[in-house]
Amino acid sequence: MGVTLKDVAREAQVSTATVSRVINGHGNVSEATRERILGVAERLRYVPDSGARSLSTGLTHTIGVLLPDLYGEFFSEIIRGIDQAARARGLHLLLSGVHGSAAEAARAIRALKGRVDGLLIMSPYADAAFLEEHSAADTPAVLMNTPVRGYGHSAFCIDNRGGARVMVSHLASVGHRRIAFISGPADNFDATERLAGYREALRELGLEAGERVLPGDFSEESGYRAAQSLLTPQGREWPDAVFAANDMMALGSLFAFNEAHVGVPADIALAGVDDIPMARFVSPPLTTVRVRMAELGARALERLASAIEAPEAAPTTTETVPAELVVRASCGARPPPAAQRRPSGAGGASLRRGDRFRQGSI
Amino acid sequence: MGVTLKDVAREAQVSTATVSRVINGHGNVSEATRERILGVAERLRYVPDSGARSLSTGLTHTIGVLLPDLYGEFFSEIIRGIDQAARARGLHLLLSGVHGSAAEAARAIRALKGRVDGLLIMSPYADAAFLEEHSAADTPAVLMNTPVRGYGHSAFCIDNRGGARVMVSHLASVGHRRIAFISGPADNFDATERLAGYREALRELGLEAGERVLPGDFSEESGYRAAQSLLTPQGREWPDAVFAANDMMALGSLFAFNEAHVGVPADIALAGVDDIPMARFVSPPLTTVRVRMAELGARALERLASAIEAPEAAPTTTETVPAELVVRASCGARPPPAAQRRPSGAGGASLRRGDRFRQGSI
DNA sequence: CGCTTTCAGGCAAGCGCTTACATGCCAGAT
DNA sequence: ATCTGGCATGTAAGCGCTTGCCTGAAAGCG
Repeated sequence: MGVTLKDVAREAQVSTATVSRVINGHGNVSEATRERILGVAERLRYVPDSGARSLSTGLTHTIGVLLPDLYGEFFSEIIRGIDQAARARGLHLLLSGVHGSAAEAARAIRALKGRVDGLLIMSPYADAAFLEEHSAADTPAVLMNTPVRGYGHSAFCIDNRGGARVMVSHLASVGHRRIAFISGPADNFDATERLAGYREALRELGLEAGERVLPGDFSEESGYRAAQSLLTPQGREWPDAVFAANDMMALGSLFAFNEAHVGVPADIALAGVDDIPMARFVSPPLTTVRVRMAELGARALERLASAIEAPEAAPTTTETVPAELVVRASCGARPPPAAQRRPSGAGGASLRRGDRFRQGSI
Repeated sequence: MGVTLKDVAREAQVSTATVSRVINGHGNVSEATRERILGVAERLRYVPDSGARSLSTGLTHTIGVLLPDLYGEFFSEIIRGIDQAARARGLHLLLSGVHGSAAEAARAIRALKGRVDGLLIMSPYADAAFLEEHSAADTPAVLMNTPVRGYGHSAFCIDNRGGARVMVSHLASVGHRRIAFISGPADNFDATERLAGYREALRELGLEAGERVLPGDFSEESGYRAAQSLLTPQGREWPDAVFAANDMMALGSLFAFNEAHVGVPADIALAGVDDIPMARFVSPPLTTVRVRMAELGARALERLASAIEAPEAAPTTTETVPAELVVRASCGARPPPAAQRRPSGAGGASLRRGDRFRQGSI
């Protein structure tokens, strides 16, 4: 294990305690010995073993992050937000993708014992009982986007319901009455919340008559099929607008409409949720709901950090990260001044000033 | 720190050694005591402290991953590949985004001492001297996409040069003679390699006459400007094709061309590098070069894992992850049968069977 | 000039776990 | 009956670091 504290101590003719004090900047060491020790440490290329340090201090300065998947913009944004906040606080991140069963999640949590000061969990399996069971009581944890409320843990959720409601209101405000919805997987929390928001909004606006829910599973293909099913009207009329539970399905629908030469938004309006990068690039650009995932990650990390610092003082609330309506051309609203459609087919997006530029990542 | 080995030992009336043996499945324990201990451990909800275990075994089963950034598809793919391979081997990932200076990178590496069994490094600062200096000699490391060769460390690189050459050859084979290039940042390794590949290919094909390099910085905006600069011909003619060092710039160019009513590929062909998800969705779909970043991450992890298991036996080579040409419509090649352009403007992409469906991530 | 402070620094007890070695016991061999 | 293994356990020494407590000496004080 390379050079240890003891080596430095021997070489500098002092006790390990003194070296430790110097390394950690504790007082009570004369300037002379301090410099001698620093000199020796440098010469020997001493690097403290943080593992050992953790054992004796009980602090790892590391946060365990459990995510259900590591794929795509969604998670990469969360991780980015978490990393940013962690870096600001000098914390490390122990990343764990938990794809499988609850058992795998449990194993992952156990494996983290003694390695992390706290847990950031986003997992379909992380319900209250699960946490109670597997997360050591003394390990603070913050949940992200979970159906669970409270139970001694803070949670941060996307405002799926609110986002869906805002979108429905917007569509209605533009004059659409019959608004169909393409739903996500029934067992997905985000999906069901969005559906609930859609229904609530219809109710409030008195548009229940136009309610129509098409099955989907968040995939582009399911959106494509849903749109196709709309267009084969078996005695039913087209809705005025289609609101997909995510952008990928909205894109699928868009292609189906295009294939069928159904004009968007002229013949039918379209909207999605997520504001994936592509939403700006298709034609017409997709009206959608944006959620700042990075912010969610960052806020969750912040909260966890304070829970670690002051276990009792930290609130254990469930907070919601707001969703913002992003109006583009697909919904048929008078396009905001800076975002007209482009003449050509490549997508009306291009260099609108309103949208931040995206950097190429490589 | 919750329940410890000692607690279990006391409760089960045995020594800690015996408990340890049972927990780790070592032999030499009678069935009776084994079950008694397991029972007690369960009842007490004992979870071993992996930190402590690491101290005494010298093994952390954790890999430190240093990335220059955590933003976007590029890194998320690498992380996904690494995670997948790590999971298969039961390894954990300690993630560290190193944005800043070499000093920050050095600090990150030191902070990982005693927490990781090996390092996966992707950093502009990771040259040989740097590693020599900061990475403990006894910590295996594998480099990703770095200019450094050898020096006792394995490295995995994207075949940027080869990818660029293949693209240029392809463009030439379709009949384009004057092929312009939009370059990336001059201090970026990927960018300079791609530029080099472009030049090499021109040379080999005897097309040096058409060489033309426009400045870019990987951003969409810079691609847009580069294309504009082409279209204001100050005595110069348009090239037959524009090859951008990444897809984002190619998209920027595409928008510029569209705005100027310059047909792609009719008036000018276009190609990029990266195969970002959007490349399939624009119109015309973008011909590009695909690099399997996840594969790069996975292979790097694999290599590191074997270097950890058998420090001496593992080879320390520099390998290259191949880049594949992805021909779509923007380059003017006869579109492959399954990928015709769609009639409408939403993008010829939609549901081509050749391209895998992308899942909505949320 | 004794006595209390103050301060640099050492001692040693952990942190929770692993493991080489020692121990004691019993079965089977002689 | 004695010896020899083999087996189930225990003992204790770490792993590398931190830290409460103690010591000795120098400094301050009346």
